[in-house]
Formats: sequence, structure tokens, C-alpha cells
Amino acid sequence: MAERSDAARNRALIIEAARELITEPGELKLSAVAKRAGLGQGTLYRHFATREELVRALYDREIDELVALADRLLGEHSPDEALRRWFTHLAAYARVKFGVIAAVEASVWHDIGAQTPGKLGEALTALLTAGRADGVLRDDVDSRDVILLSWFLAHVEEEEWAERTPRLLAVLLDGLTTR
Amino acid sequence: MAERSDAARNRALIIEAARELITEPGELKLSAVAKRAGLGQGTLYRHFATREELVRALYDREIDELVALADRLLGEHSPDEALRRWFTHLAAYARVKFGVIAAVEASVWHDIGAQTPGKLGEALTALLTAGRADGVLRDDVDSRDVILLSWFLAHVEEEEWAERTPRLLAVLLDGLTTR
DNA sequence: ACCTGAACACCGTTCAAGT
DNA sequence: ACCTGAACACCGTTCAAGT
Repeated sequence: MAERSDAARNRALIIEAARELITEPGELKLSAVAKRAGLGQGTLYRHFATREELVRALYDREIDELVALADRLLGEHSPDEALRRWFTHLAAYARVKFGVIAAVEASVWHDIGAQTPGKLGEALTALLTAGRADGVLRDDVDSRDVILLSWFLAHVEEEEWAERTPRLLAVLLDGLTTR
Repeated sequence: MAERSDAARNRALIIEAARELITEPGELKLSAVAKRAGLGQGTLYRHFATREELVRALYDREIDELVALADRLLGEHSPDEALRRWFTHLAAYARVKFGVIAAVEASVWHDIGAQTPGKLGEALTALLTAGRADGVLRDDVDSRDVILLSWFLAHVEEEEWAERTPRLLAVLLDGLTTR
């Protein structure tokens, strides 16, 4: 069953409008999203039955990019260097995307973590497996452990980011490394 | 200016009602809090002008207890043992309190972290200073670093808590320790 | 001074009518 | 099939009247 072209276009308009509005202070009002997209309230509701569905659509794309990056880094670098670089990119994504998005909806904080068994979890598992095979990583941590430990990224403030994040990532990587 | 006794009593009733309701699934409805407390809507609003003020009142007490604990542990144990034990208690508090409370209000996630320069930050600084003096801790991390790294605690699920948290705390402490 | 609770305002959700 | 937007419902906030 192919999607009608106007439906597909409207879906894109909604996501675009939400992407713009979510960076603004205050809540993300669904009525404002519909208005900015130039659509009726009911149309928004047809595409995204809850606010959570809409917010999830916003960050799904970012997760796909992180997954693709893990594959590429593993092909180009040693396991520990790949993990180190991937963390740095994760940090950059978290700063811009997850922080802003999740500030809108408390339940999303929960769901990003719960989603780990998906593609993101597999990508991270690949990184960890390579590192363990090399003997540089603890052998008792899994991908969910690492996702959990990375939550701090969502709470670092803009103005302290540059000074604090490299050190925090170093502490975390140190803790994951075998002595 | 002393508080009128009925006002003090009502304030306590509100906090008590909110404490009970916040553990239930779904949002914390202010109207439900007023109803359970047996008070009018306006009375709730007089005491707590925003939902955030109410939620903050709920976890302020918990923070006080953590602060007192840090002092006591430093008097009774070696610096690294004190830090280790304090982390374990922090984990227990985070599990029961912060996770439930912050799930209700996204902005609270933000504010718990921003509050670090307060009493909690001082208590943690005392722990870190003692550890550094002993030469067991990295000398470039501060109390806010540790608070940020502890955020994972709020995202561990009930059923995985026992298996995962000890390992995650070990990774974190390992990262904070000098090699 | 503080409390009450009905009235108001805001915004998410629904649905009858239109294309 | 999908879209529109007015109507509805829910809940946070306010305020005139009461104690």
C-alpha cells in the first residue's frame, strides 16, 4: 500500500516544523507545530498519534547516522581508536540533538535508553567486541552499560562543554579499559 | 514573620500527598495532589507557584541526607573507602527518589545538575579532596564532573539494577582512580 | 493572613464535513 | 484516503468571597 504523495509531503512538513520549533525555549506545542507546517491539527494527529511518536521521529535519524559511523570507524582504525572516536561523535550528537529533544519530554529520556537493544546497541556491541578481542577493554561490560554511562552527555551545559567533556570522556574510557 | 500554623500544616499535607502520588504511573496532576491533601487548588498554588517548586521540595530533603552522610563517612573511613561507600548510597537514593521524581518533569533533570554548586557539591568536594590528598584520585576532576558521570543512575531499570549497578559504579570509580 | 472552589485559559484530542 | 478546523475535554492558574 503506497503512501499518498500529499501524506508523505505533510509528514515531512511536520517533522521539519517540529525540528525548528524544538530548539526554541519552552515546550514544544503540537498546535504550534501544525500551524508552522501549515496543516490542520487533525493531520498532525493522523501522522503522530502522541507527542512521543513525533519526538522519536526527530531523533531516529540521528541514531541511524551513529550506527553507520561505527561500522566505518571499525574498518578504518584500531579497535580502541575506533571506540575513542565514536565516543567523540556520540558526544557531539548528544549535545545538539538528544539534550534539546529530551528536554521537551521526560518519557523520552527513558525511551532512548530502552531502545538500546536496537541498531545502536548492535553498533556499540561491534565496537566493544573488537576492543575485547584486542585485550584493551574490560570483558564484563555490554553495550547497555556504555549507553547508561554516556547519559552524562545530555546534562553538560553549553558553556562548560568544551572544558569538561573531553575530561569526562577520558574518565569513562579509562574506566572501560583494562589495567 | 512566623508562619501561621495552618499554613505550615497545609504545606506538609501537600508534600505528603505529592510524595504518595509521584510514585504512581503517569503524570503528577496538581489537581490530584490538592484533592488528596484535602485542600483547595488555590492553596496548593499559594505554597508552590509552579510544579517545579513542588518537585524540588520533594528531593531537597534527600539531598540533605546525602550531604550529612558524606561528613560522617569521611570521619569513619579512609578517603577512597569513603568515596566508594558514598557512591553506593548515592546509587540507592537515585534509584528510589530521583528517578521517580525526575520522570515527571523534564526541567528537573536539568536543575538537579545545576544545583551541584550547593551543599551536595561541597560534600562531594570534601570527598574528592581527601582522596586526592591520599594520591588515589585523579587531580583534574571536580564535584560537578562526578555528579555528571553519576547521571546513569537515573536510567537504570528496576529489574537490571542489582546486576548492572555494581559494575557501572566500579567502572566509574576505576576511571576516577589514578593508575 | 490564609483558604476555598468555581471560573477561566490553554492546549491536546476528536470528529463531522469537505476534497 | 486524506485533510481541515471547529468543538470538546482536561488540567493548570486565577480570583472573588469566606473564615
